[in-house]
Amino acid sequence: MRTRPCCRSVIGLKKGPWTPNEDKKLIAYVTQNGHENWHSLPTRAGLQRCGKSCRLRWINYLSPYIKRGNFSLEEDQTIIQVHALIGNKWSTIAALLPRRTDNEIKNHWNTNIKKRLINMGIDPITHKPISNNKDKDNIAIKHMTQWENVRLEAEARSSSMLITTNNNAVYSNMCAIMLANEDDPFSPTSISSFPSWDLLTAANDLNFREGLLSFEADSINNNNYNNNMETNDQEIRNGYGFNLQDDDDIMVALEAFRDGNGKYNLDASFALFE
DNA sequence: AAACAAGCCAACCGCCGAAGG
DNA sequence: ACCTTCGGCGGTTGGCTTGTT
Repeated sequence: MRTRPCCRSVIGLKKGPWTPNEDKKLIAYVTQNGHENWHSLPTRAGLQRCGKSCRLRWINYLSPYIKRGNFSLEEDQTIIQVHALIGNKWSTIAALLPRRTDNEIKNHWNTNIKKRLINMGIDPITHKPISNNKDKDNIAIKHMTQWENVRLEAEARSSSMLITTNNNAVYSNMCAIMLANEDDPFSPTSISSFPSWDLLTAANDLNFREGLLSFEADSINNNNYNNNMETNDQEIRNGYGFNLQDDDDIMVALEAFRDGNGKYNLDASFALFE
């Protein structure tokens, strides 16, 4: 298949860092008109850029939806644990971290987390021990064994589901299993180390993306981004708009089966898939 | 203070799959 | 069935910043 010409082959298109003036133009255009067609957007917005460049700039930097700044400990744990399951699927990982972009997570992994894992004697690709230190090995092996056991159980449960078995389904099951087995609080597979992000908010974000443009435009115009987030969170809590159509929704559903003590009712949650 | 190294991250590149003609 | 267009993804680069000698 022939690929379309990349930006550099189109004479007159600008490359490199965006200027404040370009940002202003892009924000103004997207706010007013949305971004249904990135290809034609630069011309209409008066930008000497290719559509891809505009899209990247908006998604990774200009959108008011994204969260910037340091990653929290919980976010780091989420990245590490999900990466152990699915590898460099940055967009999938980003979907589990509300308001973080895949590019940001990828950068954070490459510049920060990867080095930390290596320093801990863990191979960042295989997530297995690389150190000769016996104690470190034993701890890491123990954790890997715990993970493997959880994974196998999750896969076994997934295989009995009507839905297609894939990484997200397995991961959803792992959530439930680990949250139900609070055995070792110092283990990376225990509830205390497992990501405690607000799953409702995560799903809120996923659902949000479809109606994002109007939301963003409203936020920019009214300078009430936080108010909108709160409003939407409340709507989600009130139970609007969920049906079990994809694996992300399943994760949300699992959250709904947390009992009064904060533990999961596995029988009820897995009944969802039967 | 200058030179160099390392860290960081925005942005680019090439590829892929979906959709539509 | 084939081709083109487009959005999206992951890998990589290059330039700016910060730290070290």
